[in-house]
Parts: sequence; structure tokens; C-alpha cells
Amino acid sequence: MPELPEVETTMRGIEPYIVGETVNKITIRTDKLRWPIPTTIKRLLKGKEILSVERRAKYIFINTDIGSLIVHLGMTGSLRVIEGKTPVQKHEHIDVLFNNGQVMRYKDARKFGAFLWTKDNPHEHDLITRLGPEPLSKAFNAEYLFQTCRNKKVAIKVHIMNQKHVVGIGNIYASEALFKSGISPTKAAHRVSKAKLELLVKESKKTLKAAIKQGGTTLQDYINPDGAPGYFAIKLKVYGKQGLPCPNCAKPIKSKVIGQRNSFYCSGCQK
DNA sequence: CAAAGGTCCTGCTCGC
DNA sequence: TGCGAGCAGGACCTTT
Repeated sequence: MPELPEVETTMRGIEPYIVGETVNKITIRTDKLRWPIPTTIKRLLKGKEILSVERRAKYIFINTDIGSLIVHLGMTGSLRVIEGKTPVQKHEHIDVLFNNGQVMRYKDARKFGAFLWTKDNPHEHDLITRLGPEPLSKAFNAEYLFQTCRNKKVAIKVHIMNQKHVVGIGNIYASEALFKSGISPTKAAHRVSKAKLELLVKESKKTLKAAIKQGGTTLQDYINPDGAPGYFAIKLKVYGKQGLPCPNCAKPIKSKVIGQRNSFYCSGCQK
């Protein structure tokens, strides 16, 4: 479900409620998400204080002085802080109860997410070390992207969704950023000009930033049972708009499966 | 029945 | 032929 802006908002949403709090009890109601949930955290984390919260790609790190929880929301996950007595609903798999009576609750219908533990620096975890640069960092720039595209025949959309090259650009924002840059999603990565890649970098950052900014507005409701951020009401130009007129040229928006993901584009504006 | 916003893993193909 | 890299497809799971 969530793309990077939703993960960033989730991180910012839970941070003020859990940093400085002490874990009272952890309840786990399912064996596994993408991977088994380590039951050792029940014992390890009891009485431990949350020191900080970080985001890397779409992973959230919840740090203590003995290690870190590594949380991924998959496609349908959410993480929110609510009153500990709030009744548990379907698909709410994990509760981290704090001494102040509030609980951080993890929900994930499709169980594509992850809830892991590492006693080491989470940035050095196997899942993390191979990730490409953050899309909003300076490391993600035209020159860098151009280098990663060299000799790559895969579709540019598949390329930018590959976390090895850059993290956090999901299916929706990939379609949107390519539209705004005038690049056909099916074009082979090595055939996209450097100038176009520069535009793509710029538009990707712009789109993500705008979404994060919007996400901030949901924070005030965060502690409410229904306050978990859903998919932001960003004005999408092409995603999910097949058949509707292109906002630029009025030609109907097309949809096509590229790399097993549905993709949306305008054949008039994107070359 | 297909598809849904993610991403790891397996196994194939290609080029050296 | 053997090997690694790169890539496509399958897999995970539930809801609509």
C-alpha cells in the first residue's frame, strides 16, 4: 500500500508518541508476515526505552540501546499509536504496549510487510545494505541515474522501481514522474537521454516532496483509531486514469502491464 | 477471476 | 562447458 511518502508520514506520526517511552509488553497474533516474526522481541524489549525512529527507503527503524525493530508496511500495512484498550480488529497482528498505556499497533491484511529485529546497526542489515540512494538525497541526481542506466535494456519504469538504483519510487509515483518528464515508461533505460533523466530526477523529487507535505496534514489525527494515513489524495495525472483525456494533450491515457505492474501513460506526451 | 500501491527469491538466458 | 550477471516470472497473502 504505502509508497515512500506514506512511510515517511507513518514514521513522523509514531515518533513523538513512542520516543522516550518504555515497552511494557509485546503481543504477536500471527506467526509470520513476509518472514517469521521474532518472538524473542517479547522478552528482549520488555522494559526497554525507544531511543529514536528512522526511515530508510520504505523501512522504519525503531531503535533501542540493545537493537532495532525493522518494520516494512508491504502493500497493506499500517502502524499507528492508539490507546492500549482499543479493541483489536482483524489483521491487527502486533501490539507494542508502552508503560503510558498507549499501544503501537501493526496491521497488515496481505501480510506482505515485515516486522524484524536486529541487535546490530539496522543500516547494516542484509535487507538494507544493497539499497540504492534515497530519492530525496543529493546522491540521487542525473549523473548518477545516467550511470545506472548504461547498458540497461530494461524499461525505464522498471529501472527506477528497482531499489538497487533508487529507493522509494513505487508504482504510482513511477507512472506520475515519467508522465511529468515526458518519458515513455517502456523506453529502454539506456536509450533515455541524460537531459530527460535530469528531468525525471527533478520530477520524482518534486512529486515525493509534495506528497510528504500533504501527508503532514494527516498527523493531527494520527492517534485516533482511524488516523492511520491511507493513500494520500495527491492529484494524480495518469495513474488509474486509463481512457480519460491526458491533462496536457487530451489524448486518452493508456494502461499497460510493464514488468508485471500496471502502468499508465500518454502516448502523445511521453516518448 | 483478476488485480491491488512491494519486493525477495528462483531459475532461466545470455555473454564472456 | 562453466560461471556470473541480469532479468522475468513466481511467490507471499487477503480483499474487492
